[in-house]
Amino acid sequence: MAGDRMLVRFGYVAMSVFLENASPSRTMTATNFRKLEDREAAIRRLEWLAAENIHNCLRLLRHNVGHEIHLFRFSSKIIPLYGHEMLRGWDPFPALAPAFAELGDYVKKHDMRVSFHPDHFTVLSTPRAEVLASSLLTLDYHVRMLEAMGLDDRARLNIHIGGTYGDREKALVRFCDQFNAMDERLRRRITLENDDKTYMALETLQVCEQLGVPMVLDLHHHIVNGNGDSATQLWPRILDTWSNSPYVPDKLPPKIHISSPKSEHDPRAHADYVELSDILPFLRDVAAMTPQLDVMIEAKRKDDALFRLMDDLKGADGIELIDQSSVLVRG
DNA sequence: ACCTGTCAAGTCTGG
DNA sequence: CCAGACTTGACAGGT
Repeated sequence: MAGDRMLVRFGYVAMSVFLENASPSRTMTATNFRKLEDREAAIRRLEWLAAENIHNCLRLLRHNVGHEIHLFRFSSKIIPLYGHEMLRGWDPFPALAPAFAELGDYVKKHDMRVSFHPDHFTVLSTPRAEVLASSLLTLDYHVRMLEAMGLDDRARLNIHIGGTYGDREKALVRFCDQFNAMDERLRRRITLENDDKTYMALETLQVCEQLGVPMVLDLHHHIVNGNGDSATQLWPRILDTWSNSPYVPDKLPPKIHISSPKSEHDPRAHADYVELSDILPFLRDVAAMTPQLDVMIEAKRKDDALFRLMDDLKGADGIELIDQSSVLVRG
């Protein structure tokens, strides 16, 4: 690959708008679970739903292979009600081991990059012990799924820093302390992302540098919560968080998130599709210094948005199509 | 078949 | 100090 050309692979999140009846996040409400007389039967129902969700993840991956898509983020809601306190003591993993193993084998066979994004209730900056405990439980749950799939550290959990609690510096120190106190088994799976309301890219970058954690830059969040800083100027340091991290194995390219604002009135919300103008300038800016980049599309129209973006890229200057989800970008 | 209110979880804002 | 917003796909219950 020429030095000034960047290989970019695009991926999408959780579900396809084309596959029918392929939800990876079927569930049962807690109220409904409680209503069921036979607890054992209710738990079997949860495990059946989870197995369905895993099977639908496999269908999604097959769909991805059919369309040469190499990047995918799994839904976090694969095991319904997992972590709920009324299900203390329930361990669904033995029953789900074969299904997870089959899913992981498929990932490895096709050399896909997969990830999770534990939800915003996962907050390592919290001052509350019970919130920290449930956050650690949530991280452990996601790592257990990756382990059940037999996936190595290239499969990551991407999270945000969390709240400020009226003192952002103090909250950052607490985040770092609580991060460092975690088991290395969890720590080595983490990536950190700038968010749309609280911790900006520069702050997230500083934490990543301090902790040796790779940073996922969300370009859309950076536009709405970035203090006007240039993403391109921050990029060399963000790249270094990938090459310098003790937690990053070889052959794991840096990753960013992109999406377009829904409207002027509601700029933080995600639009159906990604505008080429929201991503192409950045790609050109960083192409010369970045051999390879993975880009996760966070659009309402999921894989449809990916296909449309690829269509738009076809007509752009300095773009060479590699396959249905990848391009070379000339700097 | 379709519609609407509700849902496990945390934090922040505004009343 | 407490209620509501935030965000989102899917359930649950009704027509």
